Amino acid sequence: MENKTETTPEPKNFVREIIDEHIRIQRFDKHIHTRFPPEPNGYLHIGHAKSICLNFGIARDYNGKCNLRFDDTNPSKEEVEYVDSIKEDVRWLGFQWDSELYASDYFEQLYEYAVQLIKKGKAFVCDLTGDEIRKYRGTLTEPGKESPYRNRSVHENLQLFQQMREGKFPDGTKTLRAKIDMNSPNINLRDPVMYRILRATHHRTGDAWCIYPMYDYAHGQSDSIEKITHSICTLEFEDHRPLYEWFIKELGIFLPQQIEFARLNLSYTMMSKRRLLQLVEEKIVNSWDDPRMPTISGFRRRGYTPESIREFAERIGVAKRDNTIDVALLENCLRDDLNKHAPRMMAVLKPLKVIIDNYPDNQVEELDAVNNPEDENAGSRKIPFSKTLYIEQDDFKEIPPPKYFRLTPGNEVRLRYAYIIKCESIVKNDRGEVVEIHCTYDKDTKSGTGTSQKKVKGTIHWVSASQAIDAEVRLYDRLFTVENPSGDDWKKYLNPNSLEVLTNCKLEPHLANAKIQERFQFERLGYFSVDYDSTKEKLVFNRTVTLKDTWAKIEKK
RNA sequence: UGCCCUGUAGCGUAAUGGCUAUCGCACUUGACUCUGGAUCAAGGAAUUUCAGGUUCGAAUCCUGACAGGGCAGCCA
Repeated sequence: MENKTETTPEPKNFVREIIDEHIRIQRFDKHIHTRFPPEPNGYLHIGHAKSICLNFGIARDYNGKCNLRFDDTNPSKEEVEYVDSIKEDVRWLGFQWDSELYASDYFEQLYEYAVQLIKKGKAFVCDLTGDEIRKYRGTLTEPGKESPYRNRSVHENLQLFQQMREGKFPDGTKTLRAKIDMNSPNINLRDPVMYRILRATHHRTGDAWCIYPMYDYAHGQSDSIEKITHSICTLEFEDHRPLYEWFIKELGIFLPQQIEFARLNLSYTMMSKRRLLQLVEEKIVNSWDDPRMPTISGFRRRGYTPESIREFAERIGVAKRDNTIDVALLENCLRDDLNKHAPRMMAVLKPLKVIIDNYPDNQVEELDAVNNPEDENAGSRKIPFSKTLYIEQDDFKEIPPPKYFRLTPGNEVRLRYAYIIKCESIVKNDRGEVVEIHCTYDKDTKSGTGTSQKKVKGTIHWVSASQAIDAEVRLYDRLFTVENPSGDDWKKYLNPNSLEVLTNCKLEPHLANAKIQERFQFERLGYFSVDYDSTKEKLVFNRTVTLKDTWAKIEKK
């Protein structure tokens, strides 16, 4: 776990205020103990990252502990693949849990607790079907009706519950229910189901059980068993808190404090786990870790740093009101981090050939290039310069728009770390497209020599043709075209141009040794990282994020 | 229409009854620049949802309205 420096003020939010107050009044005598409780039924997304940073961050700052507990009470949806990915993602974010636990670790204890509640007359076996339970529950505005099975004797309930466990009844034919209040205005208190009969192989307990506890019954007791002091969850569980506390109080066991906060919403992003699954299953994206996915593994593959995501989680704060964070804030956190740490390189994504007519035919110069102007220790490297180069197609315009500072016929521009060149003539193909530019260079303008006072407005990047290495570059854009892609027709907001694959990119030779996941800034273009698909023979880069582009903004106007 | 929660610049967020309502992102302008990047400087933007009340003093406390969100799985 990373260390907090003295210069970072502790983030203040209402959750920490509650904890501070609990410490002041000594509500919990020992340490602060939180937990991150994912259900292993999907991959973690950026919204989970908020929760992870909250829970682990509190444990870190209060010298407490944080468990990783899998809420694995529904074997029909859960898989080890998800367990593994979740662990990897939490670790990658930079956190280490104190204990790795599973709600299924407590199945026996939970069963015992249920027996206790039956003995107290607080739970009963119900024979109502799913449909009937729904009808008996009433509605938001009408009270419910008591189940006809509600008044079975303790003895009968004990026997039936044991038989449920033993597999005497088919799936769905009986439930164990808490006996609370069918008239409660809080629907969660209308005799909620505690156990259902479900024959499914559990990823950890196999076929040992055919009854499984419901979330409401399992979660609080799991917290209690682990002596979690602060059980932090999202807003939709607010109405469940009375039930959470009811079970624990009836059982007479340790009572944690549940605190609810507002989940993260991100603009141009969809966070529904179910729909994310759909994107993967319907092959709208390539995988859970497709760089367009808002999953942690997607961000990782795209080239995001864990530091930037942690910083993001801190900057967005924690509160109870619904919120939508501008995805630009996330990108800002990323650029902040990458700007300081990513080495700069030259890469031409859409090449246009430039020939320096007055440059000696077979000469190759090795020019000095700074690796990172933001980091003195990053040093410098040599890049080859020769008569034939590639520049970016966008960096030449035959008919320049206003305020265009790049190469145009008869005009000069600086080649980064090299010379000032002047466009003398252009060559077009049959279709009238510019395919080659002839220039002359001014040899007194070599970078770093200071022999010429000549100033030009524009500086462009380039790559020497004969030394350039080839690569594929994948350009990603937002997955959705609207800020809030919700509703049943959310798929019509998918961005058809969310991925553009460029196969003819030219990179400076230094990049030949780039390792998978390594991050670079391609000067003037953005930050790029090496994709998992990359090999020595065929380099593949992902565009993680563009640089801020003032020109693009001007162009739009 | 029952219960619960939430309303502070475009988006987030701070204020804990006391100066002119904080900070970040976004936006605008300027400086600088061999990345139209980074950096620096400046600026616009909030009658704190509304209406009453308590108080010398209210974003904050009270009452009422209005608006938004959540809840009727044998999902979590």
